[in-house]
Amino acid sequence: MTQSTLSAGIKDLENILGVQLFVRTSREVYLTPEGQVLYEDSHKVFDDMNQFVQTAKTFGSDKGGVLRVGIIPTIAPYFLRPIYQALHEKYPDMHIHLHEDISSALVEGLNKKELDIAVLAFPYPIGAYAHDVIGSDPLDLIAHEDFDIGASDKAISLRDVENLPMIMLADGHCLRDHALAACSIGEQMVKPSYQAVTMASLMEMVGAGLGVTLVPRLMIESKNFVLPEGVRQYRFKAPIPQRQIGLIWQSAHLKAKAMDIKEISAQLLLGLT
Amino acid sequence: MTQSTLSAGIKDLENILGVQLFVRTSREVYLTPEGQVLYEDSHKVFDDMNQFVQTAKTFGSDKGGVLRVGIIPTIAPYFLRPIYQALHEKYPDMHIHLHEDISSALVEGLNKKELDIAVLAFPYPIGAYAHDVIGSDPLDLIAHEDFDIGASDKAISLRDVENLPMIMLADGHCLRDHALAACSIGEQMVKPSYQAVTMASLMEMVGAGLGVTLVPRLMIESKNFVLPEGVRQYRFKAPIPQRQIGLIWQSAHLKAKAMDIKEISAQLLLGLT
DNA sequence: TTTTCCTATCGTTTTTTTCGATAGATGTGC
DNA sequence: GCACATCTATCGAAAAAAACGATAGGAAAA
Repeated sequence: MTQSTLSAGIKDLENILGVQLFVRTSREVYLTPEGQVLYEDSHKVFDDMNQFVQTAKTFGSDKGGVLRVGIIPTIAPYFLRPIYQALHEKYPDMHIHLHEDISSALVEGLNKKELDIAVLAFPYPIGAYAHDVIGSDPLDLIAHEDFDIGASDKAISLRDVENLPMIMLADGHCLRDHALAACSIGEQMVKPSYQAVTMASLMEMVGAGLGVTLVPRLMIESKNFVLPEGVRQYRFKAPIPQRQIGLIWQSAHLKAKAMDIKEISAQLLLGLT
Repeated sequence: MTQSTLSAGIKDLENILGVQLFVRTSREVYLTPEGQVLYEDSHKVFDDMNQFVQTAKTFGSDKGGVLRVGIIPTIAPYFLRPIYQALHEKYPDMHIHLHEDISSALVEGLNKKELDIAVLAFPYPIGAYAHDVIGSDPLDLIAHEDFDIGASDKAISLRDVENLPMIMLADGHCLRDHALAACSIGEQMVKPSYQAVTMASLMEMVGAGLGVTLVPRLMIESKNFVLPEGVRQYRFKAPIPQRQIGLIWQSAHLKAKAMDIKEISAQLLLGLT
């Protein structure tokens, strides 16, 4: 770059910014106070840019990239870690983003190309997406002992719950639909006055004796789960109500990154007894 | 911008960054996972740039700008606020930067055009810079009562201190030179084993009875100052040892910003009784 | 099968950037 | 006081880069 180019460039910059950056005499040139402060400030912009390019390069490398995984709230707490670990182990250079939302939002996320993989419970209408079931999750009945259904260790039948007051997760949570479908009972049986948005509050309601509910065994057997005082768990005899846990995904991106989601789901299948 | 230009631009960007940003089919175009993350990341860079330009515009406005003021450590704690307030009141849109350092560093800062104004104590060799004295600061003797010089309210003469063990600030602090010059005593009288870098530790040494020292009255009369236990203050009778407090400045920048430093120093002169 | 709706490519035109030469201004040394 | 060194600013010419318009090609929709 020649002197004239540099000179004109600085002048242009000064005009654009509206500040004099340099003091020019015929003998010496130095930064104005404003110029000096702005010079130091400018490093921040350059640092950010370099950071940005650096990130891009990582993404562009052979194995690097971004994987956006969505999980529904009734699976996430109990299955998030094995999923993350399996993915991270197989693709250690991938940046894995996790999103928790209800099934409809996850499918919408896939449609809008904002998600690559969704972990949800079947049956669920997923359209044309590829999918893999990685295991079954039986639903058990949870009831306060006051309801006097019988001993905890005795399997019950679906007919036993027909007249019990059902509490459910709010509309939109697929567990609600699965429970309803499994019991062959209609919406009219559900107590509308009690609707939880999280499993934790659902459990509290059951603990308070407000009603009974169906919960995934995945949850009951998780390490952090404790059955509230006075609440009993009942397993069903065949036909056992259950939901299927599976993955659906956007094939285009995974193919581009040479990722084989089938391997991942096979591995998860083994992990889920 | 036409489609071909945009298309080529995106392709170039992808090659530069080494990442595929868009998935292109013959029917639709959407961001890859990496593209989406990078798109969000890019906002940070733009935000910083806008911030930068915004700052520049502020600096460029009529009254805006940057003023870098240096103050020596033996003045700063007692005079920083009135100086800042006087400047801020007169030039409210200015960004005032304060630096604390010894006289030599401040003059060097002016030479390197990294400072606009320096507040220091005279006499001091400042070369060709313009300067203004804004007041005198008498030096008083501080000594532990064990030294038995007399009552605190009785003025002493310079001869009384000739044989007392002097403690001083470390080399480089102008107060050291002023005290030495004022007492007409040489380096040999100063106890080399005790040299403080701050006035606070100097006071502690005097409080411990390790020696006596000369301190600026500015300091003694400051609100936050308390004389340590057992330490007495003595004023001198004429000729009173003292230092002059004044400003030196870079005229070029102040003229460019139409700042009149004389007005400031006149105002400060009134504030200093 | 035709139409529609995209992207990619290519040669041309337009705009921007860079260059080299030169003028002007100012302090330095003889 | 005069030539010289050392800096910036300016200008027209040359080079580089960007934008354009037209067109080809591919895949889903009609």
